[in-house]
Amino acid sequence: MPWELKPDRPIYTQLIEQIELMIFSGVYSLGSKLPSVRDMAQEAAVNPNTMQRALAKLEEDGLIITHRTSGRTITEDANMIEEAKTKMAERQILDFLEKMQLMGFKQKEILAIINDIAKGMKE
Amino acid sequence: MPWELKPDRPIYTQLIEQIELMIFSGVYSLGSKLPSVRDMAQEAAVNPNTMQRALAKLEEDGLIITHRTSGRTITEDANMIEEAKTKMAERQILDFLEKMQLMGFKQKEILAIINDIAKGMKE
DNA sequence: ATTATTGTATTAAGCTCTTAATACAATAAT
DNA sequence: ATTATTGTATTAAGAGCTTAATACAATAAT
Repeated sequence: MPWELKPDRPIYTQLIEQIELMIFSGVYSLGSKLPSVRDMAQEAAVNPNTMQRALAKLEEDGLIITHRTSGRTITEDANMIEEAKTKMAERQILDFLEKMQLMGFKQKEILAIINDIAKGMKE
Repeated sequence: MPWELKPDRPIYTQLIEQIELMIFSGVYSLGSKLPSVRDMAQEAAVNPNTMQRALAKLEEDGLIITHRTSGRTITEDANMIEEAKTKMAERQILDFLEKMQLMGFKQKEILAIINDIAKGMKE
């Protein structure tokens, strides 16, 4: 799963989201060191300024700690990560249900679709 | 459910999406007449050019028919609408599952979460 | 016939995002 | 000590989105 950047919304927000995903999934583990801004920018094929912007936001949120001259590390606060992960999952679920409802699916229909998904996943 | 426009991605794409939702849910029904571009723009608190851009895309996709001087109507092709609706639903489901997976949830965990959702909806 | 309404097109301005090209200070590495 | 690497800041340019202000032709409404 390399960096996947679409042109339909700001790149820096996509970077924030994808880095968060990598933190939640453990690609970047608790307390581990991140590559330098420049390296991460190059990997993502993005300008260093843009990557910097994303990282600054993540630091503001506390998921990342910046060490002025020795790079950045992921927070060691496991609870914070777990909370953020749960929050994102809840948001995903709510957004999905809301959109299905706005599309006109009735409660029962949504339920049936969910059951179909679960059925399909057991195989 | 009035127009809900966030600043985190282009307005015209959000307009497209929300008009599609209204078509799928029947707020704008089969063959019915749409308000004029200017009226819709005003309702959405958006520039007429921006609304025009969204409507042009919907026409390109076939969901809307334009009558040069008497406004626009929703297509009468029920199948087309149904297909587009199904396609959007599938996209929502796939995006949800993919993101949950990228967040690090295992197949079993996702399944458990889905069951929780279903459980919560039966009440 | 006249007027109003329709979609459409154009031009200019302002805004955000992104890139590129630098530069700096602090400190890690040598 | 010297060099390399770190995050950070700045400036300029270009691209896309949005708004505002018009204008036009076709036709519906009066």
